[in-house]
Amino acid sequence: MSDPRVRRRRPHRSDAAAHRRVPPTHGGGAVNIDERIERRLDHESGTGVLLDLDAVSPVSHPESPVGRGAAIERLLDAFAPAFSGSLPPSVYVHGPKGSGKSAVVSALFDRLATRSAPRRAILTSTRAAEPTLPEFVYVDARRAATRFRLYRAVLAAVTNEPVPDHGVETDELAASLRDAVDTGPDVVVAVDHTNEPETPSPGTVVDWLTDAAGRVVPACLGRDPVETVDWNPDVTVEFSAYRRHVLVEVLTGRCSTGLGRDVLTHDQIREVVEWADGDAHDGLAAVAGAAIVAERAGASTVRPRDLDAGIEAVPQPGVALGRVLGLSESRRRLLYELVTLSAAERSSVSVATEAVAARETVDLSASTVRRVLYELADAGLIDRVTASRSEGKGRPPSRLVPRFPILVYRELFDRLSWSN
DNA sequence: ACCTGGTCCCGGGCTCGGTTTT
DNA sequence: AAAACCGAGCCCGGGACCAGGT
Repeated sequence: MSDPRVRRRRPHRSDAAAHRRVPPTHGGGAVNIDERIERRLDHESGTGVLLDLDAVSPVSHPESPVGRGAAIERLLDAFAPAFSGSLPPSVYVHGPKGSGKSAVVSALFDRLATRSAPRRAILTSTRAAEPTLPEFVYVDARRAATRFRLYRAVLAAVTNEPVPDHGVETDELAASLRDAVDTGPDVVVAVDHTNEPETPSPGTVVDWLTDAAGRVVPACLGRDPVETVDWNPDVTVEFSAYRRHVLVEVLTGRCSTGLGRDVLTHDQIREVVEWADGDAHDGLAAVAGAAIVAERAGASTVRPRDLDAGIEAVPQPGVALGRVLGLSESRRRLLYELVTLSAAERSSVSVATEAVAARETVDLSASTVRRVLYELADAGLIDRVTASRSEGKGRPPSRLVPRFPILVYRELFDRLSWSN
């Protein structure tokens, strides 16, 4: 391995398919005029309702989150030792869905990463002089759910060298990671979305990380309260659901960049907020869905029925859109086909299996489609509603109901596969 | 008893980096 | 230098078996 000290990371975005940052909004100020023009050009064919899907999508986070100052302060308190050159404590961040955990931590780590030592060649003489800030890495466990992928993600963030995604054994990646950490500054790794059905628990994540390298500080995020989790962090930061007026502020800000002027009234935003009950994910999904419907219908604003449709397409309780997008290509494809089926075709697992497997875009065998549908149902992404009364013999079938925001998912999937 | 829906598991094959042989 | 080979993780396919209904 060639000297790892000189070539170090800098501008990188770990997963291209993932989240895009939304620039700050200062209602109509001089900021980002170019961006605003770009959006108009991009969608000159549309009706100008939905200008920027990312800006109102629940899976992208703003550069500066609104209304979470206190939480940011508490996180900075926790990481304070890092600013004076010592190892910060491990942190567990928890709170309900849509309370801003990912938004805050990913934005914070993004900012901190730009300040951490640019991994320049470290000369031993200057090393003691200026305390080097540790490297701050944010990883989404949904995209790094195995040991192999976690190491890969961290390594990719910390190195400039290409990291293999196949054909290497896990321990070898661990060794390279240890190497990279030993020769550079300490690393604080935030692992988001732990303890979901398809995601490891904080305890295993921490084991994996500490197995690989010593000077790595874990920061895990999850919904479950500390007491119920298999790990004892040094510090705990709790998020609570957004208060109504804060969520209004959040949505208003996002709409001002994502939607056309006066497309959504203040009262409509209030309506969404009432319904969303403190969950920013659901609120954004509903707004985005409403805008999608209005745009498709050729309307110039979001009409009441569009808003209803947008809200109705977000199941409550439901799963976060990010969980769907974190699935493998074939599963996303399968779910896409599923939501485009007619109600009749979704009336039983076997019928849905047939219909999905018959689509040209699906190259899985019927048997696999069936198995995967059951898996997805087990993971909570789909509900199986058993028919109350059964006609015919045998066990009664169950109809399949998606538990994620359908409209936004379809739109994102369409755009992604269209732009390839 | 019989039938269909639902759960669980694992062998095999695919793709691709790394290694050895030609 | 090229080609053949090996072995890693991961995904697909399928089947054995269990559950819940007439």
